[in-house]
Amino acid sequence: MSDEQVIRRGIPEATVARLPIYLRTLSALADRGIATVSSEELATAAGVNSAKLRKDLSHLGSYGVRGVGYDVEYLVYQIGRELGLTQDWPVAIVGIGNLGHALAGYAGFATRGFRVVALFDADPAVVGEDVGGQLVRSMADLEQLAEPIAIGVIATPAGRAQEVCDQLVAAGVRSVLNFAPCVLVVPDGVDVRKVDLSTELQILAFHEQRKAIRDVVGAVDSPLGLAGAAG
Amino acid sequence: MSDEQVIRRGIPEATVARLPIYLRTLSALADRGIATVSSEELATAAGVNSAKLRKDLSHLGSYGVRGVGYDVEYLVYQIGRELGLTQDWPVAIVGIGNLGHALAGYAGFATRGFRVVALFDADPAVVGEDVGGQLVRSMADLEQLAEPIAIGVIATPAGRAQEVCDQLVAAGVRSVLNFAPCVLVVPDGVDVRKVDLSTELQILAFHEQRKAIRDVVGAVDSPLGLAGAAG
DNA sequence: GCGACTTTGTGCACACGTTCACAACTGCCT
DNA sequence: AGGCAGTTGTGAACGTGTGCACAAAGTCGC
Repeated sequence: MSDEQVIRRGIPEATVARLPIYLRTLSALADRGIATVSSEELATAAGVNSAKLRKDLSHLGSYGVRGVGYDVEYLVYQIGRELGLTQDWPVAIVGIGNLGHALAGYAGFATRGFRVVALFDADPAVVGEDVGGQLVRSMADLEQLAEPIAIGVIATPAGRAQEVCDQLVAAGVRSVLNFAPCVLVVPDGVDVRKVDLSTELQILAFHEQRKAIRDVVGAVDSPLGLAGAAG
Repeated sequence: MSDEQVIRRGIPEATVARLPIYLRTLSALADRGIATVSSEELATAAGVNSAKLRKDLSHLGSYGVRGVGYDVEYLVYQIGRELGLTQDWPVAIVGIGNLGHALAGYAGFATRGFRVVALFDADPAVVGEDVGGQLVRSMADLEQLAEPIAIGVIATPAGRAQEVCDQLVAAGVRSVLNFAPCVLVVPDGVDVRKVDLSTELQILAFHEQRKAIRDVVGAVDSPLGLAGAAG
C-alpha cells in the first residue's frame, strides 16, 4: 500500500472487522511462545484466506519481512494500537438484568483497555445493588457522572433501548453496543453496533432449512424434487 | 426477479442477514395494528435504504402491490417461512455459566420456533442443577439424546469451545452459534456464526479513536488556532 | 372508463470486497 | 558474491452488494 493511504488511514470496514480476530489469534501464538508467523499459518489459525490476511495487514503498513513472516509481538502491538487498545475506554452498562449481570462479570472487558466504570438500571429495586464490585446507579446519575463514558452498552428490553440510547447520546456517548433486539436511531457521528442472538439464530435456521431441503432433493435425486419441496 | 431465480432460492447472504430485521420491524407494525406499509416506511423503520429493501424482498417473490405497498401480516408470514421459522428448531446450550444462565432464561428463544431442549455443562457441580425448568446434563448425555439437536449454542470458555463443538458435530449438529471468543474449525456442511462482545467493542474503539483524532485535527484546522486544546 | 397519482420491481452503473498470481525482496547456503 | 528457497505486498480480474432512476402496474376519484 502507498504511504499516502497509510497516513490517511483508509482502512476498509471489512478489514477492521477482522483485526480483532487476528489480534486474538496472534495473542494465542504469543502465549505459546511463538515469535514469528507466516501469513499462511496465521490465516489458517484465524480461519481466513492468506491473501486476504496479507492485504488486511498491508493496510496498516509494511510490518512483515519477506521470506520470514511477521513478528508476533510486534504485530500484536501494531494491531492493538490501530484498534485503539493502547488507550483506556470507560464503558457503561445500562440494564442490569440477566444479561447485564453476565456482561458486568465478563472478564473480557478488562483485558484490553475496556473498563466498566458504571452500571445503570431504571428499576429502583435494582439500583443500589452491588454487581461485581460496582454499585448499580439510577439513570438520573448518568448526566452528572464524573468520568466521561466512551462506550455505552445497552442491555435493556427492546422497548426501553431507544430511550436509553437517547440518554446516552445526550450524555456525550458516541459509541453504543446494543444487545436489545431493535433498531436504534442515532444522530450522525454516533456509531451503533448490535449483538443480536435472535437474528443470528434466524440466519442459522435459514441455512439449516436449506440443508434439509438439499438433503431431501439429494435423496429423491430428481430435477423436479426441488419444485415439489418448494411448494 | 425471474421465477427461475425465485424457485432456485438464490437469496444473497446480505439479504438473508437483513430478513430478521425486517421481520422484527413488521411484527412491531402488526402489533400496532398497521395492515399495510410502503417500502419507504418499512425501510426507515428498519434503518435501511428503500431500494435495498425492495430488492431484498423481491428475492422472496413479488409480494407487494404497486401503488399500495406490502400487506404486513402476509409479509410477516412469507419472511418467517423463508427463514424457516414455521418449523420447530430444537436448541441445545452448552456451558451453563453466567452467560449460559442468561441465554437459558432468554425469552427470545421461544418466540419464533426455537425451543431449548437441553442444557449441558462439563462441571459436575453444575450438572443436575435446575435452570429455567431444564435440568443441566453432563456432556456424556449428548450422544444419547432422544431428540435430535438442530442448533448448538456454545457458551463455554474459549479453551473448551473447539472440543465442545467437535462433540456437537459428532452428535449430528450442523448449525452452531458460538459465544466463545475463538475461531471454530468445522467440517464442510456445518455452519458456524459467532456472537462476539469483545470483537464488537474493539471495532467501536477503532472508530472512537478515529473520531477523537478527527476532533483534534478539526481543532487545529480551525482559524482560531485551538491547537492548544490538543496538548 | 380514464387520467392522475402512488409505489413496486429492476436494469444499470458504480463501489466494495475477495482471490489469484506473481514480481520484489529477504535470508541462507555454498 | 551469487543463486536459491521462501514469503510478502500488490496489480488485476472477478464477484458481490448498493443505490439511482424509471418503466410497469396498480389504486382512486370522477
